[in-house]
Amino acid sequence: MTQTFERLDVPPAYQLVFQAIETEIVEGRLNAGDRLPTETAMARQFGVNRSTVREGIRLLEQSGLVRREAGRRLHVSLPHTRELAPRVSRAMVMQRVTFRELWEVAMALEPAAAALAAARISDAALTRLEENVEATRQAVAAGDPVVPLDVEFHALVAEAAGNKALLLCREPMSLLFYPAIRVLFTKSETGRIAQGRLIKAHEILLDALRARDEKTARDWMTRHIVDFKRGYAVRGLDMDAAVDRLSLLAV
Amino acid sequence: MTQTFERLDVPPAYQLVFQAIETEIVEGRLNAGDRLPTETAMARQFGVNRSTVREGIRLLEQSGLVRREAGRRLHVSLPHTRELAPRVSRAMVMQRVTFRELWEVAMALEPAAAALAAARISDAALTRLEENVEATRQAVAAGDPVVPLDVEFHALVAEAAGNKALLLCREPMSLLFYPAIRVLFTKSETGRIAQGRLIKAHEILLDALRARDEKTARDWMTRHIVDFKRGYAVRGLDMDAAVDRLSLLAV
DNA sequence: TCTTGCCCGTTTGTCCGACAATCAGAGCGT
DNA sequence: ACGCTCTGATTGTCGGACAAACGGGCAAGA
Repeated sequence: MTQTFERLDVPPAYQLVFQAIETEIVEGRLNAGDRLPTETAMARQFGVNRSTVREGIRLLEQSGLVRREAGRRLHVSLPHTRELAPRVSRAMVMQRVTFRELWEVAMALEPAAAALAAARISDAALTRLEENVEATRQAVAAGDPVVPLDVEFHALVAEAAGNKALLLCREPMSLLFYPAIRVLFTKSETGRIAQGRLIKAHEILLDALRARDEKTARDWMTRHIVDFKRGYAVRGLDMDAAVDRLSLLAV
Repeated sequence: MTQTFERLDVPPAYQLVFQAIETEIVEGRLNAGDRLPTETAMARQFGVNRSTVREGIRLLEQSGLVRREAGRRLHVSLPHTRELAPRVSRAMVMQRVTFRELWEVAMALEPAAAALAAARISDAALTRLEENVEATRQAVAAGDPVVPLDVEFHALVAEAAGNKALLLCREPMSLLFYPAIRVLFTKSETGRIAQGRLIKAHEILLDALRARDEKTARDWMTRHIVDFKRGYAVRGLDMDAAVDRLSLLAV
């Protein structure tokens, strides 16, 4: 009988450099804030050329594990939501995720975030939410766009939930979902009605959070998200159409 | 009066190369499967050195936007869950996410996934779930580890929900959550009891999905996730301890 | 016909050496 | 103390080079 062999892949040296440094970081021997050695030094240590080290560094850079501070020296850094979320969002767009799919995820996450926030919200966070709601009222009065403020409102609620895993899960969805509802708040009559409902929901949510009332927070957030779906239906928009690439640039 | 200027940052050329190609892909002028030009050709087109192009390619590679097929030529590819989820998981570990945080997210996502799956599951997916539950029964009988099968069960349910956004949100959490519950299923007496409860929950869930019973699916998934928390408490484990780095290697 | 071996142009991975721009810090003058 | 200049270190970019591996064509052998 003939022995079958599985394809053995020889990773190029620059990937080994990447993995070596990545391991140091993940295993905690290099901590956030630490400075990496210079490229030449690492080239000497690894016994490869500086170009090879540089290619490895690019991989680290894109993973968010190292960052180039204002100057030039490389620092180890925590990969942060601001870098990871856009990549996941982009993947969603490329996989032709629909508004319905985003809405379903929002229906799961946003009410949960609201309930957690009600239990844990700090006074500082409450103040920022109050400012946000006030700004939204003014934007509506002035005819300015409300969606950026809506995005902020929900982000603040999620942040107040004090759950870093939730933030990481929610952000990519949020990045696409809220831009996609921009159409619901145009200057038409329907748009004005939708803005009124949005303000009311935010106000009630704010009150519920202030009162540490988990149940009301959860229920009204649910209503609020359901409202977006209804807005879509009322306008005859297709919930099963893929979210557009343009959404990525919107916020 | 003197004009004030804000610091203008000149991105290095390799990042421009990255952005240029990234844009081509995101805007749809380059589609998944397309072959990229050779490095020398791109260097000629961009008017930069091949080394610079290569550094840009490393950034694309790490984003999952291009892939090195078996041979060598670079193909455009959809960034997939398998690449994105581990990065987010790693970020969670580095941010010292606790089991409680993961559990809260699971409490939001898993019941929703179960309900959606009940509405949409295909016969093929049902078959795979049945096989999984059967394999779990055998693993319990044989004393083999059940956690990998549990991970698979929940992944199958999520897949059956037919929601790509949900999959992308859920995966990073799942990658950490299920390894973290491994301790609950040791060979002790408590472990055996926990295994029994797990099997029962999976069986009922399977029946609910087969019957397209959304409510039962959601309720039992909720119970099932609550059970994990109880298991943690019963064993006196600290839910507010950061999930360990080791979890990353576990599955 | 199918396999094997060989040749050849192409492409990637790696290396070497070089240099301008820029930053950090030392030293200096006021 | 403050500002200035000089100097060395470091990064970003370049040009050129070469071995290894691949793809494909072609010929020899079963």
